[in-house]
Amino acid sequence: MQDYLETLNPPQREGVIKTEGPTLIIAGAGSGKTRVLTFRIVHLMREHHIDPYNILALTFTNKAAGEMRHRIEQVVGNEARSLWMGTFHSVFARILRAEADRLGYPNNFTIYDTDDSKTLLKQIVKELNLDDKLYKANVCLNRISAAKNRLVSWQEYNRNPIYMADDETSQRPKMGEIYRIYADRCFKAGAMDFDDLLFNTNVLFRDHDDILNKYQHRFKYVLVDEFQDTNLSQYLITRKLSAVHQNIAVVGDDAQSIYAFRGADIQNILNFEKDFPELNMIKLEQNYRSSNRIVQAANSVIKHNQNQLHKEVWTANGEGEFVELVKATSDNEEGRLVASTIFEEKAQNQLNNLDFAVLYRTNSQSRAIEEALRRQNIKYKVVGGLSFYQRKEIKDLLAYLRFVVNTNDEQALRRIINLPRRGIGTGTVNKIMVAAEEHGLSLWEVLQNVGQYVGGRSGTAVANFVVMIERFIIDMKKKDAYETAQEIAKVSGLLRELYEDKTIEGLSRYENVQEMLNAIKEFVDNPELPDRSLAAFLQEVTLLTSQDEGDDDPDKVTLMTIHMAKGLEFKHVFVVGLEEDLFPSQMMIESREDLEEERRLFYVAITRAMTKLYLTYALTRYRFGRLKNCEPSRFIEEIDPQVMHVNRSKSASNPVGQTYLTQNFSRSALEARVARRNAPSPNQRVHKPSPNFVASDTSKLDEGMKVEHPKFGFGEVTKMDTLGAQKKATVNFEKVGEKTLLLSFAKLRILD
DNA sequence: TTTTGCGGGATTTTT
DNA sequence: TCCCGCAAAA
Repeated sequence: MQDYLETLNPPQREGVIKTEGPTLIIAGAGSGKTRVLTFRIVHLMREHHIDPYNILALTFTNKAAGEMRHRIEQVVGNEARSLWMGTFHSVFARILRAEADRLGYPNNFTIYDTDDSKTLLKQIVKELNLDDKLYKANVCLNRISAAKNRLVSWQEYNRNPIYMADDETSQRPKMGEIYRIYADRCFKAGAMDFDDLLFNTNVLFRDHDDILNKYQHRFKYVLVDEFQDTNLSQYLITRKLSAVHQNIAVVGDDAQSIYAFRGADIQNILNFEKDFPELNMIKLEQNYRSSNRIVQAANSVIKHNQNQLHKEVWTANGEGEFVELVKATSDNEEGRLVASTIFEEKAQNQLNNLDFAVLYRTNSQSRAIEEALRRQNIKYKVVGGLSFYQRKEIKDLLAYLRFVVNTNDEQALRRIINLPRRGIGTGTVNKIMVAAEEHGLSLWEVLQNVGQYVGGRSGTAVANFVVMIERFIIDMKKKDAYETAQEIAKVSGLLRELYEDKTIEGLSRYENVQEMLNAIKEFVDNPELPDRSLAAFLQEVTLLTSQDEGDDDPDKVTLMTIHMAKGLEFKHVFVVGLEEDLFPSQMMIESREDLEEERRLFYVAITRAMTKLYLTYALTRYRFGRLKNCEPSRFIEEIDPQVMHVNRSKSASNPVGQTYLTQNFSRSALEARVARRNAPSPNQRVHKPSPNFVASDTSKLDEGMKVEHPKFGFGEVTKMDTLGAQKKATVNFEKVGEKTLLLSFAKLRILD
């Protein structure tokens, strides 16, 4: 493995061996930047005998970090384990945990994900009696997030007349107030959102010289991947950390910057040149991935952007096939053309499903493609969408675990306090919040003495809930994460509720929770782990997202958004939906900057392809339930016509052309239609009550009894349940099927 | 307190 | 079309 240097071209080699001083590597698509980064680390360890503990490598996804670590391990073995390698968020969350007390946070602080943040913002907007159409959670979060990413605290925000004026003109004068309350509530809950992890790291290093010093000396070498996607907050952290040793290497491609809408700033690359004038700049311009025609297509597109660093991406690969432009009459036909093309290509060129990817701008476009692939019996997987950790049942279980670890976690509490139903409504929860605010107490202090603040039935229910949580806290101290989590899932009633739901979705939810418990078991069973506690597990899991979901059958066509495709490659790539208002998105054509970001996105899409690229568009498309006429995307015209082959619609070659006409509705859609037609509207009177209808005393109601309801007619009681102190009955009515009725409300006449 | 039907809105999103 | 948040009924 000594000769890894010989497998590299000259600029790549330079990127590996020039390890000292600031380095900027501009890496075109498919130019082998990951190899350079990996070998650079290997080189540091092997040739310069740098302790991996002194190397910090930052990536943007856990997956990228995992892959890089794996590749390094293959060369240097176990030693790679002590490398500091991970996402910005996970590495600095770790550091923040160690130093939390300096910032006044508990070291078991919670990390709020985007959902938590939005929920909290919605609550604040509501509490301030503001118009939630003006102050949409998304808008508020973006504004706050943008501020934090520029290191603007809520105090500075409210002091700065520019922000104030901005909010005034956009009709949102209360934004500063919202930011203040949001920050306060997060702090009181012992919680940091994603942006706080970076913001607070900056604060930590700014205000505590000794800590900054410690890490500056520890990290002798700092490496940053996907540098074009860093925001200012991230950039400043890396700049500070490398200020002593000056050994900072950043790798990126300005042409692939597609996260500006989340605060990423290409400007960082330009700043970098200014901040480190001694900079060693390396350009990786040879593309090893794609055919020449694909590279030329990409080059001709990106040329239309003004904002870019000059670089000349070229390839020694052959000309290859023409880029195929395909016109379809509708979105459904587009799907069919994709499916039949895959079918034919597989047969003709000995390809597998995994050689194909279908890329689109928005997730909603996957449906038509999926249907067509299903009809052709082509296996596929949709990447993205809801990740495992975003599923409701998983978030519910995690919220329990979170709350047990940090009993001031407001968002977790709101999620679980009435789950499963235990008769604690939003009214009661708000009372608790208000009490905490008024008496200056923490959430947990109020909860432990809830009797003083909330009376009656709900008070008792909350008290019982608190007793249960206290029991979990004791468990947590004695047991490992797995045993505690299992106990929580069982005792809380979470598992039981899912178990009793016998629908297909219910079953899969139950299995998901079991799966989550298995994952915790796996975590605990890792022999190298120093800490098997629930808190330790949560630290790992909160920053984990979508990724892997180990697929049993890898041979599938990949469907995903272009954003998800960054960094990946496929032999054959379909970029679908190349229509005005869709790609470029209608919301991105206002300003040149936005349009250029869309164009970079298109550039990323094109450069995923190795041997064959198809671009497709449809003349009509269903959008928001309506059929709309579409025009071809302006991006199509930007491609050098010499490398493109214009293909007329070829629907005649569709081998299942006839069947689709008769199966125009998917099965589930059809079933839904039928069900809707048959189901009577509950508000519509389906039964005239008998003239002698008198509501009976229902206290002795029991299974098997026959009853009459003034609206629903006659039926038989199939099940009796209690809900807190209330009774509810499930009645199977002759005309309208099963209904669940609360006896305190429902008027029922018992028939003898 | 819980359930349900209606109207309004709807990108992308590695953390 | 599909999903979410509110009003109104149970």
